Amino acid sequence: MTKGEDTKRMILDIGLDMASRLGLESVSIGELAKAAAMSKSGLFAHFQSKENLQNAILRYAGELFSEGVVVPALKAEAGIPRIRALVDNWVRWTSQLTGGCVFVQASNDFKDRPGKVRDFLLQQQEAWIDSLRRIAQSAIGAGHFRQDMDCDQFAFELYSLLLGFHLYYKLLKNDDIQMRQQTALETLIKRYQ
Amino acid sequence: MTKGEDTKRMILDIGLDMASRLGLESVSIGELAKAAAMSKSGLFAHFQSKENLQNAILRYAGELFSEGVVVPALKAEAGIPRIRALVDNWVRWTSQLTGGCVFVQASNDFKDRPGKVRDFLLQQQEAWIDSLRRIAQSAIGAGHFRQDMDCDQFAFELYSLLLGFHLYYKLLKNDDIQMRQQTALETLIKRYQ
DNA sequence: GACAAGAACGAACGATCGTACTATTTTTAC
DNA sequence: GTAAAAATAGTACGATCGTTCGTTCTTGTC
Repeated sequence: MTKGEDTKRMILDIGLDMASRLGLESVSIGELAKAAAMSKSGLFAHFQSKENLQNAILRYAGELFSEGVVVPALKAEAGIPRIRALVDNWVRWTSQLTGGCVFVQASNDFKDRPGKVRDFLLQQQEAWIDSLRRIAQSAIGAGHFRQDMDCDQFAFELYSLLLGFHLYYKLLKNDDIQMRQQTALETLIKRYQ
Repeated sequence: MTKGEDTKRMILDIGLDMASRLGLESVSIGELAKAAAMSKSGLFAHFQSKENLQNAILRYAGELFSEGVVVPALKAEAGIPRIRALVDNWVRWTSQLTGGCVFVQASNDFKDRPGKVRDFLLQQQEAWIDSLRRIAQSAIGAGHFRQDMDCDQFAFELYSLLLGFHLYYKLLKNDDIQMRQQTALETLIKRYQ
């Protein structure tokens, strides 16, 4: 890995952390440069524009998310175990971020800001929901879920749970919520068996 | 109502709309003044600081929320009808905002920004969750829900549904989601009967 | 070790940020 | 209708915003 790519990754690491705490829109180039201990112009040269920086942070987060949440879940046995793994991974991913989940965060920030950032976010969210849907589909295949179940409905209800967990955990600092979410998840799974 | 209070309300109306679209943190005094067709300093004089302005917007939103969502639901018959009314009102409240729900929005924005704004937000969210809990409690009283149910769990699951609805509706512009939410709500209610 | 390419820097740009002052205008009360 | 009070405007401040430019330093190649 060349020097430039190395620096870029370091910037994205710090940028992702800032974004998870303050929101993607609040990651200013000046502050980010300060945190990365380099000059504004030096940092800027890596991205050419603020919008590119925001996009790069989201893409970087997307890679980490895929590596840390989706891909490892696919290694679990298809069906209910895979669903549990996915949720566990998502919770772990969310917990290890200093602030909140960048995608949840940025989805709120950019829902009414047209541009490449929102486009990418939308695509990312659709892909995530599609993962949920497919994981339900594979649970049907494994004989764990009813043949006639509504996978979209399942995806919506599961994602809702995660969003609820996120708010309780990140804003309200409610430590019991992991158990409540677990309870709700088990009920959700049972309902579709 | 005096002239000053009149202007203040007009400012808050516009500010709330901006906050629901761009996020509370992105409501700048300059832009807000432009939208309200008055001078920056003239507007500023009403609030003395940006933090006060943010607080005022949230308090204003809180009043509208209370008037438009919570209070009218309490007029509905205790128990399941009241729960349905609350959800209907919440959905209507969310739909009529240009952007998203300011509280959902700002909860993400301010979760890691200590200060009066976050304090108020926290208090507001606790109060909302408490409303959900109490509405479940009254459903027990009305004989609609099981005596031994966990009201906190119910509140969490219901709020999660609303958050899921919010994301699907506001970011993904998914129009079918109202039906899915309705379906999930009915299942949720049945589970606690 | 010379040389080209890549990476980082420093200074400056116009714009906007939140805030502080002092006028000026408008509203309210007698 | 006039005087006090309240509301709005105007101007300016230091700081920071995203961005541009030319220069310097670092890196890898022959």
